[in-house]
Amino acid sequence: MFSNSTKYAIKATLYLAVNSSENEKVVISDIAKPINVPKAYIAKILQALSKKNLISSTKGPKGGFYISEENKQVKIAEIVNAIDGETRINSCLLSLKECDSGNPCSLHHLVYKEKQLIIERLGSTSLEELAKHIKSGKSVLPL
Amino acid sequence: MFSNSTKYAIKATLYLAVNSSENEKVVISDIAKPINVPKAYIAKILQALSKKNLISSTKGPKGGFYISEENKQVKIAEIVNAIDGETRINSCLLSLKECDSGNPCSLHHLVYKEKQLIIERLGSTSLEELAKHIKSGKSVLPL
DNA sequence: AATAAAATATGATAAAAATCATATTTAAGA
DNA sequence: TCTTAAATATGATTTTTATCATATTTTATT
Repeated sequence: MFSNSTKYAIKATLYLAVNSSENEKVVISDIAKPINVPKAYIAKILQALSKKNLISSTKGPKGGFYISEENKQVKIAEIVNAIDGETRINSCLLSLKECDSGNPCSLHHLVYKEKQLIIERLGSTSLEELAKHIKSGKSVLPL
Repeated sequence: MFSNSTKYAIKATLYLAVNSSENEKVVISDIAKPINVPKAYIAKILQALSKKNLISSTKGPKGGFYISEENKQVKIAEIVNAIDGETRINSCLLSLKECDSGNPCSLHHLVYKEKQLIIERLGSTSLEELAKHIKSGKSVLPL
């Protein structure tokens, strides 16, 4: 469903949502270790997210990555789309160019409702919500 | 969700479910063309499926691939597992080793019910059912 | 028996994704 | 202003997945 890179992006972003703020920036090495992703790799991903203003960063000493007040409203789907693009998650199970109720692939009726629901949820769930969820112990920050 | 190979496997198998039988065998070239997959590639996939008795084949002149009476009861999940293995589809969105209600990843609550439902359906839907669905015009054989 | 038409087995190549490495830029602090 | 700690930009390498090619085996037909 997601590429590896997107999984890492979500992990890192959630880590920041829980552990950073404008005056508690986090350095790459300190993100890479707890989420168990190679430093150079996660660096590249975070840079891409930062460029798209989904997360924030400042250079130089005392710099690092963080989730700003604005970033808190970023939705999981935005992270996904920033890394994987929009087609991957929306493409049909069998990769028909056009698969919809008018021209459904043979698996369409088995999955489309549920899949649509999942996509909508990813589109409406913010980093802030998930951070609260994690902080309250209802789910765990993933390794 | 599925690898390319698995998508092709499903397409080819459904093609056979609709267009073959013990005495209407289909040759590789005649499968590759309509489902739009390179001949040598689909050959390899069909051979793997045949080895696991999910589809049937005979060598030599008048030979080819086909869906036997037994094969009609094969479930989509069996095709998927034969090519992708079982872990891919069952692994959690963020690839935690253990992600369940006791130790849920941060996205677990957003997807697990629907995902489980989809997996169950893939496990209970047979080639025969889908072939009927296609023949009755309710869905299309995918390109 | 010989021929030819098919799958099968095996491995080679190409493309994409994942991973790693490093030189450059920026900004804080001495 | 110099040094240093950080992100940024760029590109190289490795691994995985997808794709292609071909020699071998089997079996129906002549």
